[in-house]
Amino acid sequence: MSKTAAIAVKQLEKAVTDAIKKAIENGALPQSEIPQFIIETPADRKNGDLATNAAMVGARAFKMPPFKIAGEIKNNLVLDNTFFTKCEIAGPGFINFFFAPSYYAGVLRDIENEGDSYGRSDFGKGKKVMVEFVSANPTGPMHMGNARGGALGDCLAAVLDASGYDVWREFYVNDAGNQIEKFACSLEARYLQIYKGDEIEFPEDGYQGEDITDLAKLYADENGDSLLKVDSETRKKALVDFALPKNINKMKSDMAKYRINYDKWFMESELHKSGQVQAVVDLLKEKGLTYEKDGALWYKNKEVLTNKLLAEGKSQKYIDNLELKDDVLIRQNGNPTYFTADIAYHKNKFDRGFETLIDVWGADHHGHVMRLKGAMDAIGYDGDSLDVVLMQLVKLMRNGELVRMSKRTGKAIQLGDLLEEVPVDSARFLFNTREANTPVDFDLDLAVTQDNQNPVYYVQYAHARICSIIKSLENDAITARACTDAELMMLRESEELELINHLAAYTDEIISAAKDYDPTRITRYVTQLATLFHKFYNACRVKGENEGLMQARLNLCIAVKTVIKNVLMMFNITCPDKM
RNA sequence: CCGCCUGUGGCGCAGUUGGAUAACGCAGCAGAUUCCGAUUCUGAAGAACGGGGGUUCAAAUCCCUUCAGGCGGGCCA
Repeated sequence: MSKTAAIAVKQLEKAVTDAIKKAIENGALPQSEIPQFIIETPADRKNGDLATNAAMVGARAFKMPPFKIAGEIKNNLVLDNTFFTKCEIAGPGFINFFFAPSYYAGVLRDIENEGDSYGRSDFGKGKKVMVEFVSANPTGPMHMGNARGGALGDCLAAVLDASGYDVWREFYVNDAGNQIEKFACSLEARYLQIYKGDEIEFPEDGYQGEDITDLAKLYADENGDSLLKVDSETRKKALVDFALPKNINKMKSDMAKYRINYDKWFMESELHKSGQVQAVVDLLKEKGLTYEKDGALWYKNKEVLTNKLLAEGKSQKYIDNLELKDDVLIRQNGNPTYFTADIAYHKNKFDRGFETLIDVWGADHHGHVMRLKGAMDAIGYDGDSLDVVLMQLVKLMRNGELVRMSKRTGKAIQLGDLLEEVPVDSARFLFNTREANTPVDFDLDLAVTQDNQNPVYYVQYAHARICSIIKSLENDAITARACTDAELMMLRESEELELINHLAAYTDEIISAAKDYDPTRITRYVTQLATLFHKFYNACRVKGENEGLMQARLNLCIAVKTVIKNVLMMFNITCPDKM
């Protein structure tokens, strides 16, 4: 909330507390502790601008009906020198408060003073947070799920940043391990097929996408058949060394196009090379959490999680039902599993000083969450400082029909394709209209439309409209100037006040989004802001009113413009002055 | 079988640390618009929150149960 709004809430807390104390002193209420009440914004503005449930939560303590308690509080309430004019008792015992004109003027002043930084707060107190998102496999092109993860992760990071966290964006590149081996075998088969045709069998679990064939062809075009003569290992290495950087660069350029700037692209191979993976294995061994079986090294996941869940108060039956299993750390063939590398990676993150780790994952990985957190606990870190945002699937729709995407057929809709078809503004905004945990049907037709059906367009339009209004007034030699409090207090139409209230809520909205790891509330917020602005402009005249009121309204327009712009800039969405 | 997620007007979706007449958009109906750019606004109609049971002064929100859909339960990631 704006500074003014924050002050208003504090004033109210104090006033209500004082009133209760006073009522106890003069005997209107029985002796008791002051109940824990809250100050909230009622859903319906008819119920005041702020309200408290103090009377209701006090019902038990005071052994009186809420309505009566509310009456006593009201009788002893002093609102002099606050941002409030009056209060009313309503419903089951709510006490509703109404803002004074000075409040609204204060909000507009806050926005004017803070400008670009209006909305930012120090809620996060500079705490170091890492948001790791997308982290697609470099074995093939990125898909729609990555598109959603990108928009969600980047905007989540933005919201945390605006809330005063020290945010770091990271992409984990799985450039090692099993899937790279699969990648290598796939490339090798495609390469050999160029020269030997179909007598070369393609590995059953290989990557079937056209991109693999293309990469093999590209290698052949540039380097010929020299790899026919060398042994398989050498051949695969040459192909991977050729193809992998190409894929990684493509991911980097796609992300850049998508306006996502990572602080770091972290290579999994570094973890292996530097011995960090081995170190984690050794650490787990030391803790007695491993054993050997069937030639593999296992991690006692079941034991760790059972203890953790029991400590959390889960029943033995619940735990039994989960059928927890142990996990392999080192395969029979001597290679560490993805899980092992992941433990090492998250340990590395903590060791770099991040206090909170946020991972954005596809929901199909949810089975991995608990065991990774458990493993972090097991090696002496706080698993609860690792938060995983799970993201449901994206379905691509065109003309109301599902657009199939399948990596296998090679005809998949890729992130690159999407960005060619859909404006980045649209993609970033639309993917942030649905919470991570709900499946999305991404409407391609909607995403490319340039009309009010497309929310990003609607919001941008509101901003452009304000710019246009300002310009039009300038043509009439009217320029915005700072207003006096008295002038700002001339704003008292309901459309004006509602609009200002919404402006005042911006900072809090960002903080809530940060707390919930849910940037999607901000797109809703700004859409609502655009609507409220249109309503205001429809109901109130700017030009032609007396000078003071005109200036006050012009100032209101500018405040709205500031906030819309701040939202769009925060999300890296363009904010055109005219459209 | 077990676990996680989802289920709100014709459609799309908010609201879920319990609270006051369940919010909004779209399509549809009826209107408005002497400041900018009709890519705007207003009004009426439409859901009792998948079903059932329970806790509570108060439940879309919590508990139990049931139905439907998605995902998961690899020496895949």
